[in-house]
Amino acid sequence: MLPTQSVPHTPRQNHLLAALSADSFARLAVNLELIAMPLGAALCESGGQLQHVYFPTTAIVSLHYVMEDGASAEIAGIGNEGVLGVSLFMGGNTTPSQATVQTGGHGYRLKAKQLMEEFDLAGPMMRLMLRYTQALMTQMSQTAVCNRHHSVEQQLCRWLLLTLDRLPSNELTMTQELIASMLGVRREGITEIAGNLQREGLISYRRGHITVLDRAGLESHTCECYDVVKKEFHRLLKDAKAAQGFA
Amino acid sequence: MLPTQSVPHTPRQNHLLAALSADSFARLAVNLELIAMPLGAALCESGGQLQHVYFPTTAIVSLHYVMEDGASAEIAGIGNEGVLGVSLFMGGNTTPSQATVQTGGHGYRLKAKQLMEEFDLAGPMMRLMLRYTQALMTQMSQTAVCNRHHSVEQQLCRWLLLTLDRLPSNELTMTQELIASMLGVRREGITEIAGNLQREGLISYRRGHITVLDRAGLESHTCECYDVVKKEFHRLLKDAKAAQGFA
DNA sequence: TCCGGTATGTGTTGCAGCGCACAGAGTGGA
DNA sequence: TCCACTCTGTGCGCTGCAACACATACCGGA
Repeated sequence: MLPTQSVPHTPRQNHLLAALSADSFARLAVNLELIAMPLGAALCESGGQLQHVYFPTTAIVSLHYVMEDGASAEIAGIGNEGVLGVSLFMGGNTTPSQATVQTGGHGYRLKAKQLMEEFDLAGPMMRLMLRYTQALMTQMSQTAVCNRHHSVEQQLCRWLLLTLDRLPSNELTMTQELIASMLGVRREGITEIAGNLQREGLISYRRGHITVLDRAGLESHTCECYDVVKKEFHRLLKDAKAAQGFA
Repeated sequence: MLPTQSVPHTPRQNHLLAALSADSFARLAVNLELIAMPLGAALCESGGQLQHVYFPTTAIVSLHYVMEDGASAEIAGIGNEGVLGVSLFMGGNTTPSQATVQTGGHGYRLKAKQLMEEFDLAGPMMRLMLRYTQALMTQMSQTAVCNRHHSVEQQLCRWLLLTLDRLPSNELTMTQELIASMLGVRREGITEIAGNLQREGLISYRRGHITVLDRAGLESHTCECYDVVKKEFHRLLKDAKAAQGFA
């Protein structure tokens, strides 16, 4: 599915692809395939084998684990800062977690084989992917800690902020039900907390749409986890170009 | 600190080192340094830079995150199946989490520079390390999910089993206080649950020592998380030799 | 414009786990 | 041998969140 002319797409909208040097990017670019990533699409079932790695541009993918009883929790999110499918180059091919599209949009994909060819050169693409993977691990760790120690309100704010960071606007299309399943909590809990946040003027929402009005306000309601993840992503990927010998 | 004669040490006690082919291992072996890893030793502060990667043989290292208010939680454990310091070859050099010795023992360490030399060959050592890192990520994910959805009893059993898998005997030297801080829960909660488990004949303990009497019983008290992690480690590392071209 | 399905709001009840306080019991060192 | 310290056991009230049960409001399509 191709984008409309009115919305120009370029692989460089993905920060990882944007961080590649001209020649590294050129090698990959011819193999990048623009694809639509509609809300709810299951990119990878638990234990399923990916055929591609996905570089979201406007879409957001959620990595989550579904338990035997059907309950689930998001482990990490992947937006235009990242890539889905690290298990391919990590050598495991599959993971026990699932990947579904949490916010519809577009992205580029690359055949696993083509990635590995670049990878086997042990070149800049590899170093970049590994750095990103470490950032992803930080996100997972922090999710674990946050689940243990912080209130649902703090976690909701963290999640909103992390999601917002991956979006161009301050509105996200998302039902409370869906958010609840991401955080692995009850929908009613989200309703109550979202109501409070709205009353405080931090957000406004209507049936499936949430608009963040006061970003700083949300940050004051969240826990340190948001900041830890954000800073770590920045630290690991800010000088991605430098890491490739640009500096 | 060198081991006593009565307890022979060999790098091959660490499963990752054991999985290396003879020539890969030979290249590394001369640089491996046997070290004592006493209980409580801080191998890496938050944000601190490791100078070595550590391959535990009899020791167990705990990766945990300490929050601003002092509360903490274990994110993952590292025993003779793994290696501490993946951030070095992942390219990030540091992580926000800390590493301390949870069970005293020994291990081998390798200077970061020497590892990277091997690594830059993009050889079997690299592939093995990446596979292990993926297994570590599974452990982190599952910790997050478990923290969200499962009871302290289930988590305690999971933790006991995962720790036991890294030990030669069925006894672990560990106070309830320490276990509580690992799981990020109250000490009293551990006391109560441990009491129940003892009454049921699954474990027995005395001041700082826990002996597992009925492994299968513990497994029936734990959640699916233990199995997921165990199976994933097995899947990723069982054919470590095959992955290097042995097969 | 209406209608049906879905999203949201609200209350009630129950419980797991927390925070606090303190009592006993083991253990290692002097 | 005794002492001091740490580890373990127990009770209490409190709170955040779950489970369940509805009521209501919204929205998009026929």
